[in-house]
Amino acid sequence: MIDIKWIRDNPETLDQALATRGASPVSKLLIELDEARRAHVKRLQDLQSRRNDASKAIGKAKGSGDEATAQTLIDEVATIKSDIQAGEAEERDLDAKLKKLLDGLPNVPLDDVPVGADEAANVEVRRIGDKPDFAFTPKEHYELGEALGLMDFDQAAKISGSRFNVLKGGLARLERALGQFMLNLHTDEHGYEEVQPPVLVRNDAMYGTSQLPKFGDDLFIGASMKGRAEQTDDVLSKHTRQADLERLKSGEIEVRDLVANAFEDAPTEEEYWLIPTAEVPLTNLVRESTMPADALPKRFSALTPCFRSEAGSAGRDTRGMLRQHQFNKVEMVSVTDDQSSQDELERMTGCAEEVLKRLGLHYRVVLLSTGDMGFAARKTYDIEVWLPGQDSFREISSCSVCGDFQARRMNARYKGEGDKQPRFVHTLNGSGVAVGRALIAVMENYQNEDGSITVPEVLRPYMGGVETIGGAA
RNA sequence: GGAGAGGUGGCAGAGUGGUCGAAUGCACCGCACUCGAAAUGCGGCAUACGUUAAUAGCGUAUCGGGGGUUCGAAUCCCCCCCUCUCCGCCA
Repeated sequence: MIDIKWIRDNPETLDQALATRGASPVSKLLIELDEARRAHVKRLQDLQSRRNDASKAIGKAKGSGDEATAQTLIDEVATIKSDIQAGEAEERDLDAKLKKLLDGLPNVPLDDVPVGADEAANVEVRRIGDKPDFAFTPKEHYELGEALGLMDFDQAAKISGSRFNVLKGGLARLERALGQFMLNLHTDEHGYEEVQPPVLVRNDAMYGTSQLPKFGDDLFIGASMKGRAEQTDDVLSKHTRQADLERLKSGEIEVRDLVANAFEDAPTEEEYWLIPTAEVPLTNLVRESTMPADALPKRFSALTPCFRSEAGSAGRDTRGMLRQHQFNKVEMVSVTDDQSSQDELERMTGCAEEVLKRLGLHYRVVLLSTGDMGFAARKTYDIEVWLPGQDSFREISSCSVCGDFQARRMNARYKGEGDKQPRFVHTLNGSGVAVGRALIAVMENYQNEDGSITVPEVLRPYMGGVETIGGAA
């Protein structure tokens, strides 16, 4: 959420920022709407003020037994009443319109973010390590996994459909080892507090980190605490359109049209959602609170499953487990004051990089361009790991600073010693790192000619000392 | 799933239609008293929005959230959310 007051003062800056993200200018419309809203609020408040004065006078008059004066005043206020009610309705309407527009605005990129339409404008910042040398042609992770009999997409498809996988034996354990290793690193050495958050969250939490309202349809799987039948019942009883009942009788529409319309009208406010990333529950830990400045920075880390519908990526990365509906990820979230967030982004990216360094994986850090960044981000580093089987770099982590964008939506603030007014915190999130993709990276980089996989040194304590998965048995 | 209780300022806790944005106590801040402190006394102490140079004044709204009744709602009505207790079920 961008501050409307800031927009009033910086309309050109906003429109320029939107342009870099490929969006049309809206500042003129926003400011007009805001001015109309404020003018309306002023009028309404004047009316309310008059009503309040009169009502108090009525109380006084009645108290002193002066019924005639009271009645005169009552008649006077009665005429104001309908104006106020209409005015309140209009205020709600104007508020909703403005909020809807503001909710749709992405964050303003920082000045040092490269301007560009898409990933072609991204800038490689650094490259760490070297591509491993293979005396043979390295295989892709799913070839290795399936040959080992420890990765089964057919079974997963029978149970859950496409974009799921089943890991077994050594690979299942390797995946678990990776998650444990990462979480331990961040909690033991990087100062993050370990958290086990809910993975099913409310609408408000999704709004706070700005997955909603804009990206609900495309990205996330919704859930309801109610059974399907009860839910349908509920929607139909509350939201069936009266006109549809008539049209149904006359055969103009069918039952399914009526149902579809009812669902269209039903609000989704109190739905539950499966998190697409632990960023959502971790960031929302500070929602609706004001904390002392010396409590900052707060750093949280969690290992959770993540759920994504991948609605917009049909046909991409369909083979293997690179892009799944469900995967595990270690997430880092930092909450800082308004001065430290940019430094914190560098620090956080370093924490994610440390995971790959210790795993001995080759990677590069990329600064995303304005057109490639996420909605809430002001600046984002992607970390791309080298996958020899694919012969390419693939994203394994994404670290973003969001400024006060999410804090405004969550109403998360802090107050310094001398501050009279609380300020919004700054929030950051980053993967540290995606566990499923780390498994792919380890498999492909540590593969041997016989199809076995050497376990990286740092993971062996988590593997019961196992040094190799599969192969020479 | 069944039955019940409850959500009021940082905390505790009054307030069932009219000068209530809200008694009182605690906490906190300032001042007085004191060599200093404690105790005591006096005063102050919510948030958001609008207006404004102002985090000054003024106005409006806010007693879990939203709607309604009324000239007037913390108080009455409706819907929703949350918390707690007991029983049942369950990892």
